[in-house]
Amino acid sequence: MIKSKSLQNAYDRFLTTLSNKVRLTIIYSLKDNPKNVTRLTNELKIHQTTVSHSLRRLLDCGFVFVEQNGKERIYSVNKKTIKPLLKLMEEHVNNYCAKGVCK
Amino acid sequence: MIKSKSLQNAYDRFLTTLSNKVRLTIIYSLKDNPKNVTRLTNELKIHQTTVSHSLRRLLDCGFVFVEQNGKERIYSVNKKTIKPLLKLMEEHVNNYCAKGVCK
DNA sequence: ATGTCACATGTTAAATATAACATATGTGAT
DNA sequence: ATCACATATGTTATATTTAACATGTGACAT
Repeated sequence: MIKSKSLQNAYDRFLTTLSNKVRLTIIYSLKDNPKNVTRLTNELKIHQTTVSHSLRRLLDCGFVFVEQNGKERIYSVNKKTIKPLLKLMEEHVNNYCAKGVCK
Repeated sequence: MIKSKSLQNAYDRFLTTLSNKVRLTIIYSLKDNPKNVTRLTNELKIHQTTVSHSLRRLLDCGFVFVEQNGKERIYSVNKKTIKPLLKLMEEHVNNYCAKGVCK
């Protein structure tokens, strides 16, 4: 059982934040290369405001970090969590979702 | 970058399936003890139909397994994925979501 | 001080997910 | 073959999430 209501909320937020294509795409894009918002926007062809909203949420949840550099803000992923998480997810999908989609 | 559209869909489904309080609660409940539907229903005070729908989805995604036992169906978690996933999530929340909730 | 580039925030219509209700199906006992 | 128990499925009103648009703010150069 989950211990407390607030922990349950935290877990739910953790997972809900990741369960979105835009946010997950951003995470993958930042996985190995920190980038600023404009570069993310251009590379992913996603509206800048959507990118910023997404980064805000990822930041709030501790999935990414940010560093100011002049006018730019360089975002990077929290590798400690993200790397093993993506690995685990990829392995699971490989093992249990044969054709890439589990119904 | 994520390689293909179908893989992206699989990852999204993986995460979306977990990002729900009812389904996560069921996973925690089954984590160490396989149970049938009625027991889950009684212990968690969740409607039987909701439990069944949730289990169906978890099953489709490979998060739980099922075994028939007379009239009952015993559900168990896929420990290979679930154990390390929960551990990772709990550690992250401990480290980055101080008060249990990340905004 | 003003312009411009980089980024953030407020708001909201539309899309999607949730979880309840109604109902159906399967399994074993009599 | 009928009954009761266990579980599954179809449907849908409601709640939540998404992602676009409009707009605001901060940093640096001139």
